[in-house]
Amino acid sequence: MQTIQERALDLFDERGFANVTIEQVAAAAEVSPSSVYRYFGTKEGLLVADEFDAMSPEQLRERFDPLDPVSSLVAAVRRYEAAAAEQGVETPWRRVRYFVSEPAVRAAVCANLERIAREVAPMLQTPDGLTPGQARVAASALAFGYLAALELWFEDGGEHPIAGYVEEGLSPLRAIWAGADD
Amino acid sequence: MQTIQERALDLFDERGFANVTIEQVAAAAEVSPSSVYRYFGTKEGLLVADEFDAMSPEQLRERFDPLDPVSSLVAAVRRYEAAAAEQGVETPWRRVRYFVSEPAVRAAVCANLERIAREVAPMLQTPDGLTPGQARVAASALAFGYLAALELWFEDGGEHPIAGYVEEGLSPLRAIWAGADD
DNA sequence: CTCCGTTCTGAAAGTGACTGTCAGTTGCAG
DNA sequence: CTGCAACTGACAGTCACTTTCAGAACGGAG
Repeated sequence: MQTIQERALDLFDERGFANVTIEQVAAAAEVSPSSVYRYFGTKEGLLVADEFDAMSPEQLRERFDPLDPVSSLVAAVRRYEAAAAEQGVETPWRRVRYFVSEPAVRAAVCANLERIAREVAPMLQTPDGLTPGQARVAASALAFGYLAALELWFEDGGEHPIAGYVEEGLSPLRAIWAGADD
Repeated sequence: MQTIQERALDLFDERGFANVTIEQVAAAAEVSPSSVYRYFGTKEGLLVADEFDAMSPEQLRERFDPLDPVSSLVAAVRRYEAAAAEQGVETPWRRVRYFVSEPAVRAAVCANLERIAREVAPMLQTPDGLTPGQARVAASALAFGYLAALELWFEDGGEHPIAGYVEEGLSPLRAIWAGADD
């Protein structure tokens, strides 16, 4: 529930992540603590529920070019950024603050990214291209490159578009796919 | 304490990670639960205390060639592997099993790797080479490439040397440093 | 409208990870 | 012996998280 997440962020911003209990979040959102756990699983989940989680594997596959995944990711970020700006939703980026400041949240984010990377890895495999192991490495690099970009964006004050940071940070990875066009 | 870790692994192997409490670990190692927390911080910490944590920044820096970090990492793994084999210590690799099977442990490992990646990133920066953001991406790729290699090694039965998996998985990353010799 | 199946939700109790504090112990320098 | 420092154990408290169960809401079949 979007509402729960927003209420939770209000409380976190006000009192700090550690000083807010799930009960308080539940009370603020007018649901039971049970429901919070049902929807988000963990306290960190309130902040980690990810934009990519919503995407189905099919959506991912059709938007992902195995021969130029860097551009695919940049494009996806641009699309998401534009959609969020259009709706005037700022929640996706409000969470980034806690990625940096709360170790527990960071850990959850990392675990989530790594999971996504494992999902994406098979899409990077090509018959005469990357092996499964190499695809995993490449997928991890993409996922954590995105995280690094988010943090740089945040530390810069959050004024410039995120896609630029992604583009810049990931550009060296293009070398991986530059040579072997299979 | 090495002893605590080994006793903990004994219990985990016997009853499963989730079915062992810190109290039981403490009792088996003949220390107090307080001490377990003092040394390892969390339950997952019993398994995540890392080979790289022991290295000081200076050690890292002197072993790390900014122009060929992939080879540096492979070499480090080989060294560590040889040292462990020589002493007949198997604990470092016993833990890998839980990296795969226990989500909470995996999350802790990911967070730890990401932290190490941020420590290593500055060493990858060169005057006219990678930017800070790019260095972070590269460091993440190295760290998680190591994790991927560990898992492939584990899934293969743990018979072949790990360094081989690292070498194979990370080889595409060499392209990043191949072009621009600065 | 009634009955019945499924799905969603709240209540409540229990477990155990983790924190903080404090007191006792050991080792060491003076 | 005395004071100081570092380490350790005991204890109590908090709260994240799980599990279970009972009721509410919805929808369809009769």
